[in-house]
Amino acid sequence: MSKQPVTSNLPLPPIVASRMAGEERRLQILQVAISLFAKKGFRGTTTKEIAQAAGVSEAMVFRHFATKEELYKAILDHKACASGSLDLCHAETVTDAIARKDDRAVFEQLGLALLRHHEHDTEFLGLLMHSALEGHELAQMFWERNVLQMYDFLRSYLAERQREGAILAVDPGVIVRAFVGMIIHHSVSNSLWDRQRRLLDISNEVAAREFTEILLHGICATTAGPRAHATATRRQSGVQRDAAKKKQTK
Amino acid sequence: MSKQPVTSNLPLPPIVASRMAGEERRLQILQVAISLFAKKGFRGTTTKEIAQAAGVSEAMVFRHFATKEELYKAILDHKACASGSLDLCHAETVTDAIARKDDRAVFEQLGLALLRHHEHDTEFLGLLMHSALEGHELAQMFWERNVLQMYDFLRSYLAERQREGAILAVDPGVIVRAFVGMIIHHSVSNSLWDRQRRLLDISNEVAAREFTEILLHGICATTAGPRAHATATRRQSGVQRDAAKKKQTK
DNA sequence: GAAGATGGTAAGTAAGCACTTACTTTCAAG
DNA sequence: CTTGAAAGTAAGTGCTTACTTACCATCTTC
Repeated sequence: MSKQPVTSNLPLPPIVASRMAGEERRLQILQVAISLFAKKGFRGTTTKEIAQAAGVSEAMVFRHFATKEELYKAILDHKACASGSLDLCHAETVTDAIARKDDRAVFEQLGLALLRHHEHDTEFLGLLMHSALEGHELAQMFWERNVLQMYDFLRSYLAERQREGAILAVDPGVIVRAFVGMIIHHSVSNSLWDRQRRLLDISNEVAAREFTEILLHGICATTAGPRAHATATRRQSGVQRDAAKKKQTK
Repeated sequence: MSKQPVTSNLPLPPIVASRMAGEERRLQILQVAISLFAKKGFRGTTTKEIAQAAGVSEAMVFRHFATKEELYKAILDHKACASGSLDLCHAETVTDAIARKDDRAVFEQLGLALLRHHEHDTEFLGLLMHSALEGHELAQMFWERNVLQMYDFLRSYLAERQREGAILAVDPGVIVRAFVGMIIHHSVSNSLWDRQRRLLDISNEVAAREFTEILLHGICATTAGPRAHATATRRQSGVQRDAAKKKQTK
């Protein structure tokens, strides 16, 4: 779509719906396949569908990708290497928060980044879950590359903060699982189970903030009374489905 | 073409796998199909496989269930109506805790019941996720019948406790999502992503207790100091990588 | 001990699948 | 213009799939 011819400097005529350069077509087929696999899974998608969606014959698909499996693997590379492997832990806002030892910001920014990533790339979530269920290697790969890494990262941060006495001596693994659970479940709920937000309709910003708040201080009023933290913003936001005007953190 | 006259005094090998009563076979096929669908999904499982696993011919499968779809629907009824629809909210321990307004017990017991249910019926989790991804109606049905119900139930309990001032004025929907998220994500992690418990290896009891603790009081030490609640039991239980020598409770 | 219902099978069939083959069209460079 | 390589296709091929047909075997019952 956006790619210009690499081999020459022709002022390319507008798309005539036909003949594309090799690389371009390859990418287009890949894109189309990603969205189909994400929607219907690997087994649920036929090569014929892919070809049709790309506007070419099936043979064209097999010219670019020897087998369906190989097409799948190309998707892995495309997703996992290029965009998918989000370097959350190294996002500026997060590293910043870590340097400042601002626990609230660490979790809120990390949660927000995750939520935004999931919302923006719903396809990836679908792909991932299908892969996990079908026992494909993408699942394993993603787990090793991203999840494990993030767990280790967060765990060691938490351990440090525990040594400093800032955080209770709970198993850091449990804390990570709890927080990641809130976030992931929220994303999966929104994109898979409850697309119409019947159960809960809040913005990513509110979600990240509230989950962080719960993680850090819980919901019990009896422990320390109505705390006067940054908790000021907390309120019964319930089912209101529009009022979530938010600031950009960037 | 013709078989042996079966006049019967042959030392016939005791082929035990033989003739079952109709209902019995039906149930057996259903059981076998459940486990296969859970492992490989609806599309990923062939009727031939089901027949083989049940030790009968394919035709037998189609005698009991007119189509593959119908077999699937029979599974829904079997699971959703009979065992699946766990009446968590009405489990004795939970109703008990509610009557006593013991928030800790409410969440801990509910979480524990969920975790145990998932662990005991892993197949159901797999079935559910496959259904959700394949857009099957089981997903919708389950959502309406169980999840929505549980959300409403918990939400109203929380709202009451908020009116009584026992719980902070956070949107109850957010609280429910946070807690359910921890639990579900833990179950899904254990049964789908990390079967070897590389990331976190804790018992259901510990998980329910710790998640509840986090939900109620958070992990921050600064709010109220090292609280002397029932928090006494909290400790570094987790993924001790090489030794449990790092015991620094402040 | 025949009748009839019921449990069970072998051997199909048509449609759908991943993948091929043999061929045509386009187009830029020599 | 020629050429030849790359973009593209129509029409297969053989295998798998959900589902059928036509037939056997074994029990029960009077």
